[in-house]
Amino acid sequence: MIEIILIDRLKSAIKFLYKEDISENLIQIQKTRSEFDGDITVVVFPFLKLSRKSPEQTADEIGKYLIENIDVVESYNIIKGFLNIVIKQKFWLKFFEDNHNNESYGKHNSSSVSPVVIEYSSPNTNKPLHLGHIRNNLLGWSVSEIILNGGKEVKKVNLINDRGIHICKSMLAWMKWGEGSSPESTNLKGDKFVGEYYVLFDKKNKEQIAELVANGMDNDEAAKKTDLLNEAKDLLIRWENEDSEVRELWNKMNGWVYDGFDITYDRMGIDFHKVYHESETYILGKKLVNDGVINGVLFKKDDGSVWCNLTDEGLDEKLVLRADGTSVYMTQDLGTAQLRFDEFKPSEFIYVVGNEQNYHFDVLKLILKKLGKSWAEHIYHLSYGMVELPEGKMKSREGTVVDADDLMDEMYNTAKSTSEELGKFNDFSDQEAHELYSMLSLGALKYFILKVDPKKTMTFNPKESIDFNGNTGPFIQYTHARIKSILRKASENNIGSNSKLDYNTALETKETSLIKLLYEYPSVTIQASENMSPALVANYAYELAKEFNQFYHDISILKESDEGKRDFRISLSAFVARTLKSAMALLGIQVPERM
RNA sequence: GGACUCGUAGCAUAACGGAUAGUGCACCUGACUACGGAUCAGGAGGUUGCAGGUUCGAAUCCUGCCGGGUUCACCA
Repeated sequence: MIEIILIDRLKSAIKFLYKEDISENLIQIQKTRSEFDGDITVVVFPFLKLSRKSPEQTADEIGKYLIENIDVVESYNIIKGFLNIVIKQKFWLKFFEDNHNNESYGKHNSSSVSPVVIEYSSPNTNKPLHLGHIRNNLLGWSVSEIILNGGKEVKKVNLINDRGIHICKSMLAWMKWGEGSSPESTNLKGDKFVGEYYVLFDKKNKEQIAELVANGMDNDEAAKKTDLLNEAKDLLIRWENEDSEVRELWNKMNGWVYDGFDITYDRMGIDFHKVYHESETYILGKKLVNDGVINGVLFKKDDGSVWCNLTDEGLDEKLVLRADGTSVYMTQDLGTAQLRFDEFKPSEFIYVVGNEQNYHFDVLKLILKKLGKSWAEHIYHLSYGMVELPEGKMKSREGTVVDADDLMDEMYNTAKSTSEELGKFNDFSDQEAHELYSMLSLGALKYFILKVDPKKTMTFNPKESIDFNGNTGPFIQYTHARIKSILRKASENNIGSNSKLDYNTALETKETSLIKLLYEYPSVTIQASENMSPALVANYAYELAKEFNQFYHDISILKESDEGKRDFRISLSAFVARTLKSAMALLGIQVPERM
């Protein structure tokens, strides 16, 4: 790594020139911006206190030192306080020679002993998956791959919220009005089928509330006192008491939902090493809560509810167990965390959960610490922003929730019609065409979502998301297909294998900039891993594809008459294609051979 | 109201405290009788919400204000 050498030599330069030891954080190097001449730029302002000279003079002295002490430094120039260093072409060519055939370029060797456990998806079983879940799933999956690529062992886990009052509501509605129907009998996807009963409960419950209000009850009070809600609560108690009738129905309905979820996960390309169910973890949570009460960390109120006092931490009191003894969200999350620690002894626990739950995770960590769990500090909440529509937030009440399956269907149809309009592969079989359309539509969707910084609230514009031009997944997929087309032609004509590098031929500007971009790839993946940000990989892939398209446009590859140059360009193109494929794979996006 | 968070061209977005704030969409003008035009080149479009402060240097850090969002449930 040239950067490491440079930092080291900069230290000795300062020592030599100004007789001072300098701490590494004062050394600022960055990629030279494209409008200036050079490859790497050193910011010299931080050194002025030591040199007691002008920025230009300081930069000049350091530049001279670097030329003498680093053999790959070709020259330098100074603009204001910026020392722009030009690296010799032979350095780039050597890099190219060493790496262009490396199948695992950009992958980092495994180094960790204990795994990173990353939880994502975490659906409730009362509703089908929607756009918000899509961001969660894509992020969780991609971050897992990126961390894995960075050299750590990763365990992807899903925690299905399969118990609780909301499930009881769907169950109750089905018992009352389902008339024994099933996904099979209605020809509905299982999660959609169950979701309808949840909605039905809500509708009927609202009617009851209205009735109570009409009879003079206060609205808030009425919302808590409907017969339906009481019946649902009763079901929950029976469930926690393991009433066999209730459990049987619960199993049946959840089974339907899982069948539905599996179809959606499979289509999205999302998978897990392990799936937890809250129904299996909440009891451990209750046990932890009871231990906490015994230890005096938690306290019980007169009505039997259990609380954690966080006023010393500037927060409020937090309920951890209901008065009727049933558990809440926090209860089971305590249990799940413990279970995960026991099972994996993770170096990090990552929870991919929306930022609306920031408070929940602050509290979760605090309570675990109070309970004496030192590993609580390894919990990291990967808090991502909400997905909004151009009209604003998705509202189930207004029917603006974007369903995951519907969205994928819509994208698929767009990919299909766009491809058919362009009509470039009439020789594809139906199966091949189908695979291509899914690849392109998922590529568009995934890229659209992952290119945005996870922390930020994003706007999902359905119209723009299915645009295949510009900064999009299909643009990158197209670039890959284009390169593959060249490589096919090259191999048909038996050319390209003879890529002996001539170090004395000057490279074209576009060739050098491509090599430099390729050189950055490994550090981009590390940065993405540290920041848990697929967006960095997405933006890199776009830049690389764009750079290649410019190169492709400006310079002949197969038509180049100089065989050495021609073969070098073929190899360079192959290197780009492989890197694009690798970067896109980290995002869960496949790239086609033809499109 | 308290806590947290976000305001960058019409829209969507990028920028370890560094240079003239990048990019895409939309809009206008062009491109090799094509190694794949799902491409490429050019144009227009910005007081980075406002006002102070810290710094050699601020979209970025601090303070205040304005505006949006989330959260403060015996929901998850």
